[in-house]
Amino acid sequence: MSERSPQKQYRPRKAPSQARSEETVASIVEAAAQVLESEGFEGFNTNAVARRAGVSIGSLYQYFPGKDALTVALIRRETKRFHDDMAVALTLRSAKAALEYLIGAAVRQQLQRPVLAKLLDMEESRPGLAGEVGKLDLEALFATVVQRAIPKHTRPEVAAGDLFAITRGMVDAAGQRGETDLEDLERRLKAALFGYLSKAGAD
Amino acid sequence: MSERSPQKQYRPRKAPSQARSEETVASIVEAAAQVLESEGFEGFNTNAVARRAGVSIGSLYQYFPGKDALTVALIRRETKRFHDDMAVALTLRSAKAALEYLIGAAVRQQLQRPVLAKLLDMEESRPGLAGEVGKLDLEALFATVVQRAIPKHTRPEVAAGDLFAITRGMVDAAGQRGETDLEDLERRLKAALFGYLSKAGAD
Amino acid sequence: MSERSPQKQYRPRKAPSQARSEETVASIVEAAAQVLESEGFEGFNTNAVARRAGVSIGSLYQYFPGKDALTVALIRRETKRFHDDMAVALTLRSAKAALEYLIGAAVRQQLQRPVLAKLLDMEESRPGLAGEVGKLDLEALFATVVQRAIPKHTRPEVAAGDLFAITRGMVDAAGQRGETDLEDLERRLKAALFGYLSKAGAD
Amino acid sequence: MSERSPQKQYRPRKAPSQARSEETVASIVEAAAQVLESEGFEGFNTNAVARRAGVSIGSLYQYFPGKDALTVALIRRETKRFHDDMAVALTLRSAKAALEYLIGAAVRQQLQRPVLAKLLDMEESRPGLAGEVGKLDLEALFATVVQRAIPKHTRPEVAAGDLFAITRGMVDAAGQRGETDLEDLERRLKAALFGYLSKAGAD
DNA sequence: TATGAATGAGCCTTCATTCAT
DNA sequence: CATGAATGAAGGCTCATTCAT
Repeated sequence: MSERSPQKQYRPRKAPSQARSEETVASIVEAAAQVLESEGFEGFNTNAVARRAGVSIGSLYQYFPGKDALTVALIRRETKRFHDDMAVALTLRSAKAALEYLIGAAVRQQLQRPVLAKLLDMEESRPGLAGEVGKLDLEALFATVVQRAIPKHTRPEVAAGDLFAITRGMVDAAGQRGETDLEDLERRLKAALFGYLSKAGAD
Repeated sequence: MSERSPQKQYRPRKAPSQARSEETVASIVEAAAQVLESEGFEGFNTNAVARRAGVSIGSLYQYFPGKDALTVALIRRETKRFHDDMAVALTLRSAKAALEYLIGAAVRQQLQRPVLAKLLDMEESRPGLAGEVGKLDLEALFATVVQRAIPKHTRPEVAAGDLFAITRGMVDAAGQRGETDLEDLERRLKAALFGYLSKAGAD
Repeated sequence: MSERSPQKQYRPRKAPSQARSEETVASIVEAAAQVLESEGFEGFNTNAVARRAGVSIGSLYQYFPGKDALTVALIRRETKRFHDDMAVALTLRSAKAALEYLIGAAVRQQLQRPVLAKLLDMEESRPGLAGEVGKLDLEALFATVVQRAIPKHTRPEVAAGDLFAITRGMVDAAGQRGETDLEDLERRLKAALFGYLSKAGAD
Repeated sequence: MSERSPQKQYRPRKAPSQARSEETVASIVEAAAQVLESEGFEGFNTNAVARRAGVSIGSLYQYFPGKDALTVALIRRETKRFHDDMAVALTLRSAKAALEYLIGAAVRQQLQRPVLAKLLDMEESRPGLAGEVGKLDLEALFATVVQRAIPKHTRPEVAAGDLFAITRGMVDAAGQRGETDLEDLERRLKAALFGYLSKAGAD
C-alpha cells in the first residue's frame, strides 16, 4: 500500500497513558533527531531510528502510525522547545526587552542544533505535512510580542511575519556557515530587525 | 581502471552538439522543474521526469549521468536566470540604484516560480551537492554590488551575507504564503535591507 | 559518517541467530546454486534467486548485502565442502595415500555438480571478488599434503601449484564433457600427477 | 526484444566483400579484444567496443547481428591465431618435436594476452555459445599431433583430451599468477605432459 | 551505408510497513 | 505489548538494440 491515504493520522497512535510508554515515545523522537542530525535526510529511515532508539521497528509502529507521524512529532518537539523559550518574553514588562529576548531565543534555538533546525525547516514545508505542525503557533507568539513593541505600526501582522522571516533567514544562514559567535549574530540580527522597524514602521 | 570513481559527475554527460539534443536536454530540465513543482520532493524521480519530458528513461541518462546531475542542472538553470538579471545591476552608475535593482531582481525571481525556488534552495544545501552549484556566484555578485553601496562599512562581506540571507528569508516566506503583490514585497524588502545597513553600517 | 564505504561487504549481513533465519539463508544459497546451474551467468540475478528460494527479494537483501556477497557465500559453501573432504587426507599416515585421497576428493567434488563447479571457478577469478573467497585455503591445504609427499622436491610450492592446476584442468574438462566414470578419471588424474612428479621431481 | 531467438546468427551479417569492410570488421574485433582486456567482463559492452573501434554503434550492428556474434568472432580470431601456430607442428618430421612445438605454442598463446585468453575460455563455455566456436578444432589438431607421438597408446583421443586439459589448466594458472618466465613454464608443462604419457601410456 | 539519439526491458537495491510468534 | 523476519512496491541506472536522418 503505497497510496498515502488522506485520512492518515499524524498523531501518536495512543495517548501514552503510562510512564513507560511516554519514555519510549520520547526516546524514539530523540533517536529520530539524532539520526537526522548525523545521517541527514538520506539516512533518516524508520529502521535506523528504531535501532538508534534501542527499540524494535514493531514498537516504533506501535507508537507512530507511520514515518510522517514521527517526523511531525519531532517537529512538534523542536517547535515546543522554541515556543517555551519564546514564551518567556511574554513575562517581560518592557516591550523592547521582550523583543530582544525573542531574538535571543531564536539565535539560541538555531545554534543549539543547527543541522536539525535546518532539516526541520525543510520537512516542515513538505506539502503533505503542511499545517499539521505548529509553525503558525510560533508566528503567532512572535506576532504577539512584536505587536506590543510596535503599537502604532500599520499592518502589524505583516511586520511580524517579515521579522520572523528575517530572523529565520539570518539564523539559518548562520547555522549553514557554521557560525558560533552567538553575540555577534545577535547584534546583527537586532540591527536587521530594528532597522526594518525603523524604516517600515510608519508607512 | 573500471572502478567507477565515487565522485559522481554532475556535469551533463555529453555536450549536446546537435539542435535535436539541445532541445531534449532543455525539455528534460523543464520537466524536472515541473515535476518538482507539482509533486514535490517525494515525486521527484528520474522516471517521472522522463515521462513528463516525453522521453525515455534511457535518454535522460544519456544526457545526465545521474539524478543529482539533473538536479544540479536545474539549479544552474534557475541560478543563471537570477544571475543574469542581477548582473544588470552592475551596469548601473548609482550604487543605490544598483542595490535597488538587485532587490527587484530577487523579488521577481522568487515570485515567478515560488515553489520551485524554495525547493531548490533546499536541494542546494544537500551535503552531496554542496559547492557543485553556483550558489556562491550569486552571493559573490550580490557582495560586489553591496560593497559598492557601502564602501565605509566594516566587514562588508559579512554585511553582504546578511543582506543575502534577509532577502532570501523574506522572499521565500512571501512565496510560501502565496503573496503576489510584487511592489509591496519590494518595499518591505528595501525597508529591511536599508534598515539593516542604517543600523549595522558603522559598527 | 553516512558515506557508504566503496568496499562493499561480502559477509552475510546478519548472523542468522534463529533457526528460522538459518534455514532461509541456506535456502537462498541453494537457490543461487540452482539458478546458476540451470540458467548460467546470464540468468543469475538476485530476483531469480529470491524467487527460486521462495522468499522475497527483501529477505535476500536482509541476509546478503549485495549480489556479490551471495556469490561469495555460494563459493564458500562449495569450497568448504571440498575443503572438508580434502582435510581427511591430513589424517592419513602415508603421504602417498594422502595424495591419492586428495585426488579422489577433487574428482568427487567436481563430478557432483560439474556445471556449478565450473561456473564458480570462473566467478572466483573475477577481479572484484579476488581474495575474498577461500580459494587460497584450498591451494594451501593441497600444498601441505603435496609437500609431505615430495620432501626432496626443489620448489615444492611451485609443484603444488602445478598439481593443483593440472587437477583443476582435467577435472573441469571432464565435467564439461559430461564424464561420469569416476574411477577412470581418477586413474588418469593419478597418471598425470604422479607423472608430473616423476619428471619434475628432481630438477 | 530480450527473448533470444534460437535462430540467432553468429556469423557476420555480410561477407565483407570489400577491403574497406574487412578492415572495419577487423578493427571492431580488435577493439572488442582490447575492451575485454582492459575493462573485463563488466565493461565489455557493444557501445564501448564501437567507441574504441572508432565506429558508430550502428556500424557495429551492420557487421555483427548482435553482441554474441561479436564475441564469437573474437573467439574465432584468437582460436585461429592459436590454430595457425599449432599447425606448424604438423610440418615437423619428428613426432616428439611436433608435440614439443605444440607445447610451446600453447605457452606462447597464453602468455601473449593472458587476460584475454582467460576471459575467452570463460565465454567459450557459455551455454548459448557452445559449439558455435571452433574449440573442437583445436582439440582435433592437438589430437592429431598427439596420436602421431603415441601410436601404441590405447584410447588416444582420451589421452589427447587430457593433455589438452592439462595444458590449459597449467597455462591458465600461470597467466592468472602473472608468470612471465616462458621457459620455466614450458619445462614444467613438458614434465606434466610427458609424465602423463609415461604413466598412462600403456594401460 | 554510416551515424548516434532514442528506446525500454530488466537488473540491483532500499525502506516503509505488516504480522506471525 | 514487543519483536524482527518478511514483504514488495518503487526507484536508480545500464546496455543491447533499433531507426530516422
